[in-house]
Amino acid sequence: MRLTHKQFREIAWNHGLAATHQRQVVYEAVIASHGHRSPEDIYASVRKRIPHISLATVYNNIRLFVDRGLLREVTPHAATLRVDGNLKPHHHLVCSRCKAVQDVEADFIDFKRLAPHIPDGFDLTRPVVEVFGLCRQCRTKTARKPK
Amino acid sequence: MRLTHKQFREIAWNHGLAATHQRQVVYEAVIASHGHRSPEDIYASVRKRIPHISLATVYNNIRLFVDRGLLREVTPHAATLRVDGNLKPHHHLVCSRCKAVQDVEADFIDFKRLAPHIPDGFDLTRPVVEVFGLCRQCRTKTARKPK
DNA sequence: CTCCTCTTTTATAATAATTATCAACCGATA
DNA sequence: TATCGGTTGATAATTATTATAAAAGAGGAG
Ligand SMILES: [Mn+2]
Ligand SMILES: [Mn+2]
Ligand SMILES: [Zn+2]
Ligand SMILES: [Zn+2]
Repeated sequence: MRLTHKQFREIAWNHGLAATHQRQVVYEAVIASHGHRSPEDIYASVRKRIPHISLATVYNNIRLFVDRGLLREVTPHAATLRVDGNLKPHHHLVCSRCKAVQDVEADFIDFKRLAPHIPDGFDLTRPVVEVFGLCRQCRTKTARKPK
Repeated sequence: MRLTHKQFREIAWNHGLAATHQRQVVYEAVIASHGHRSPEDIYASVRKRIPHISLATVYNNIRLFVDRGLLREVTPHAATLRVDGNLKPHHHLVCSRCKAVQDVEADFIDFKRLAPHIPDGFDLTRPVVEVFGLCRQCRTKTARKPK
């Protein structure tokens, strides 16, 4: 989706960001895709319009956009592998800030409402769900960084 | 949790794995922790019992255990950042094998059943949920690798 | 137990994603 | 025009993970 520079300036301004050309093109590339894209992927799109843009600029701006709430992060876990020795089916509660994971034993999925929205062929025989929120520590404004 | 070598051999055997000492100690370290641990973290525990173990061995065995179903992966997303330009609250359906993400618009969380299990202080005011399963392509045995 | 074969382990190098550094640049303003 | 603070971009650094290949170990046959 293309925006006028005025439109983008409005959006950026509302989030406390200067409206640079690079920023606008990165933002448009994400919005236009209607998908769930990676920085490399966005970089590829953006280069069609700004061939000499730096990959670092794409990363910088994506990170800024996520931090300021213009974009949502689709991979909100810890960045590194975590494993669980508990094989009993259970769900997880994940803190969006510090990434801590807790078990949730409850059975809280309403399959009657979920089923009609599952695409044909998708296998949900043993569904595992993660619910994201903010843990108590992180809810306070002086929250510490993830370990 | 400690196991006799015989007990571990039984477990490993059932999953088609040879029962080496390193494997047993790595496995015990994960199970004993009752948590959601990283390879580095597990490595630190294991070194207390096998000081000269290689980090690669820890990684190798964790990966094997996950592949063979002795452990569950807590971070089943694509390993790299993905962003979403759609800020309308919505949930995601994630393929555990190829990591593809699709939107789910349905409202399928039964808060009555979930609420009693949420720890005190956890902020769920705008809950975002991810449901994991297998997409149609990946459900077939000849599924291709993630892009 | 001994020998054999195949697997696993280990040290190390390689790869890949992301972040840090910092000089050059830009646009607004005095 | 000179200045100033934020931004960009080339590049180096960092971090997590995987690949490589030689040495050690596991398990099975005899
Ligand atoms: Mn768990
Ligand atoms: Mn989405
Ligand atoms: Zn937290
Ligand atoms: Zn899939």
